[in-house]
Amino acid sequence: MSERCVAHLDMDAFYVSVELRRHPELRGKPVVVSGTGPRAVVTTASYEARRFGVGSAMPASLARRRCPQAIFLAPDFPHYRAASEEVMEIIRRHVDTVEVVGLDEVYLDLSGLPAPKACMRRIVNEIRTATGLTASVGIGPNKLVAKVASDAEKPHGFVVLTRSQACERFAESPCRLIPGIGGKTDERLQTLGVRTIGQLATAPAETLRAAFSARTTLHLQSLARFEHDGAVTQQRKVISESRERTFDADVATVTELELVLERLVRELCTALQAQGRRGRTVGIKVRLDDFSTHTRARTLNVSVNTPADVGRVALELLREFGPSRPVRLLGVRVAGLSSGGVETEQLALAL
DNA sequence: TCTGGGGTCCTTGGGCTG
DNA sequence: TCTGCAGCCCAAGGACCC
Repeated sequence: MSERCVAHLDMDAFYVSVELRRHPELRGKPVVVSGTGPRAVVTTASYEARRFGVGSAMPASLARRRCPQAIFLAPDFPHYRAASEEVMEIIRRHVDTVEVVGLDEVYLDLSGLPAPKACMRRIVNEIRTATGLTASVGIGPNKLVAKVASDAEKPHGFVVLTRSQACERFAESPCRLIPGIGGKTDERLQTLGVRTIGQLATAPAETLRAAFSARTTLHLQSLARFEHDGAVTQQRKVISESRERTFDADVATVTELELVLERLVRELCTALQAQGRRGRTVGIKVRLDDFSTHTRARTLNVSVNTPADVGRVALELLREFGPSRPVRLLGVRVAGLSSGGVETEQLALAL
């Protein structure tokens, strides 16, 4: 193992596991946490439900068809946040440098610790004993290796790899396994005949240049070689905050859209004011019934956070855009945030 | 199958400025 | 005064993540 030592700890099916703590009678059954509306998607599925082909981000309607016997629960984020805090508290007792990524995963900088593996074993055991929740752990020389390793043997995984071991172990795995390579990039790689991480790592750069810029080519190949020098950072600066709503049925009337926008603006501004934040850029997001997404934004000379200021700009942007088709989703965003002394400590805490 | 909500980051292209 | 250029900011769209 090289000097740097990074761990990634990922809670197993976190939201479902938290639900099972208070509904023990559901243990062993297919359980799905998802929204309730006609356009809801699956947030988390238990491993029993996953056997039926139910997975995260899948439309809930499809999940019901694939697994009609599953028990569907509405998400309770305040409860998950509280559970997350229990876990984070335990982790922080053992390690100083902790980067929180969402409610259910963290990176830990273990460099310099005399026995990093033993430390992670202790953390996982303590989490299980104190909360009844299980986690998977990956340990490696950088965040990328640690992340992929923690996913490799879920649930209850504990995988330790050097960079070269990671290259070897995942050489035959699809490129999608690497965080940062999503569906679109994978598709483009496949058109070039690049299907596995090993192929991506060793492909001639000219081959990739047919579909990617020089910079992206370099980036993708360094990912495939598990090279990554990003630090484990405790402070994540918040850049923007937004509120958006997908309608159960598409909305075509201007007055209704403006009413919804007003409501979203009020929600957003209440949150911004509570955090003592203001932003210079006000934007709207409109998704039409054909699923095309459009954004419009305006940067002001001053930072704003009142419903009057944000609402005025957002309304102007919406009127100037003038949706040409029924609207599926409407959102408002304030970016270029400055905080009057209130810097958010962790992204997860602001969720 | 028909696609949430809340974010970040990257790319591209245009306008402004020195 | 005009042109070319670099650097910066901004807007918009898209990919990706949890």
